[in-house]
Amino acid sequence: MTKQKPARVRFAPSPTGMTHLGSARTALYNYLLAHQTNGQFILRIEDTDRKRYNPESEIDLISSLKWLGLNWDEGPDIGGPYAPYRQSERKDIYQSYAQKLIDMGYAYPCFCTQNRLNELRKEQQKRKVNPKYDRKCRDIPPLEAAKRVANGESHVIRFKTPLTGSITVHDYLRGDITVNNKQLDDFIIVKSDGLALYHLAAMVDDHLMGITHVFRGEEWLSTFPFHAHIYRAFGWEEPVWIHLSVFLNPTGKGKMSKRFAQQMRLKGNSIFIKDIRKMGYIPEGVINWIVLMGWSFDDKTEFFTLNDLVNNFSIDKLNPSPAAIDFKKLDYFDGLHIRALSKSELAKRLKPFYLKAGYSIDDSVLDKVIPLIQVRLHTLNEAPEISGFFFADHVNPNPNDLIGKHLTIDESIIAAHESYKLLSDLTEFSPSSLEQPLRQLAEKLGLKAGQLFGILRVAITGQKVSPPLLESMEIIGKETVLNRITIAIDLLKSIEGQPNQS
RNA sequence: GCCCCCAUCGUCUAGGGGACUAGGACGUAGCCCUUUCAAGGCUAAGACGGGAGUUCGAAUCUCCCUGGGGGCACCA
Repeated sequence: MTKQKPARVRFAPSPTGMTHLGSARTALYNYLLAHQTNGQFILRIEDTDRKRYNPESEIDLISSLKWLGLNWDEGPDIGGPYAPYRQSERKDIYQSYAQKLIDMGYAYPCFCTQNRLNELRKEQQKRKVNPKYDRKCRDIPPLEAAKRVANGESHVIRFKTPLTGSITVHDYLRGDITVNNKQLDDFIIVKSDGLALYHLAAMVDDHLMGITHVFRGEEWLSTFPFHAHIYRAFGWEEPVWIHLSVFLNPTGKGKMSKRFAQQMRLKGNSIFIKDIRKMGYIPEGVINWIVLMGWSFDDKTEFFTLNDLVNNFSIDKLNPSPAAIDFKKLDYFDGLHIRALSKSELAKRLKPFYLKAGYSIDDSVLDKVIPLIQVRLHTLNEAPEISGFFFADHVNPNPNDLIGKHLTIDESIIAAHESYKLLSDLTEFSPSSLEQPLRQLAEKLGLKAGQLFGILRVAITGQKVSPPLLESMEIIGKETVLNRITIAIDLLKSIEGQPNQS
């Protein structure tokens, strides 16, 4: 790999909601670039909007990123050479830079009330013209404006966007983008409460913190020229701008929205990391899944660990077109990574999920169960469902399921009974010692092995679908196996003569 | 309405003028393996949105159209 200069990158979410797939992927790309260039990954909280601030979301953010393994080198919790990393604590910095802009003639105080602005916008929308500030305060003589500010008159600060000409900005994935300045508004950069808006705050921070690459969502593309204006007004060197595509609904129609996110949850899927974790997906699977939505390595390789990605990631292979979320693929990747886990690691991760499902776990039993279920799992949540019977005191088969395929109840009872007799005579209880006798019994009864195994499977595991039967029997042990068969025979007898038999 | 971005199988994508009868993966279907379910193996169906150019040659370059997406806040 070619030696790259260390990148300083930042993930800068605003704490207004739960961390979702889109932000996780942005954070991931940041992390990867930082690590492969031996640079720094910075976490910065963009909480300049007090009204939308949600303290829970910051907690959620930290736990989500940590769970994914995307640790940062500088951030609000651990500090760093450019602290503070929370924008609400950097108010004075932004103010001084806003003042510089005013002094240089690139910005001006605006005394228009919000009321007037709303009216203006309404009127413009009615006339079907582009809603924009009419620049009423732009030409107030600076001295007069300064006086009014000094007098404490409520005001915001706006950027004085050039009225003519055009600006060309460069996005790494899309190349040059040229926009006429007259399309641009005189954006507000400092609110009347004195706090800077993203437009100013993020630019100042990115510059001050030495950010070399900015990953952000495509939704910033339209204000991109404006941000470049700010950089250029200050004469700062611009970072590499990389606007990432948005995530689309699984249907491919429309952006992933709050409304759709709710619908997803109803269907048992979620775009929120917190939910995904709860559903039993493992971070390795999630990482592998999201990294491929908008990035690829080549035409074949698709399995990646975080470490693989650090070595192989490249911003050159990023794809600017939007991607639809495919949850089926998450199951696939998660299964892949579950299978890649060591037995002991899987056991460790599985335990809380059994506990949550109400099972108490015997570690030595769990160790024996793991090899049977590892290949069958897509999420950790599935483990209690398919293998809870190993840890349960009783199983509760549906009596009708105990009836062998194409058999009557009587025939099923006989089969179960004969099995009981056979098994109780065995001293060794292992797959190899069980297999031949059971197959011979099936033959003797005129049954296919599958018919007999089916009856025993339901009797012993309580399920029609289970891990391999003989291996399961070994783990469960002779005594419990015989008990469960006895109960199954009783169950079969209880439905004998009832109309509902199949 | 105005501005901007995007465009290969249903989905994620490879492809950056000839190596393309367009490759891989998920999903789907079939077969194999098999005590169920998985996992695995094999096979199949499945795409360059349309139209003009440029070129000996275009999925690849240009333009137009269409479609999709994003933005137009004292939100980020």
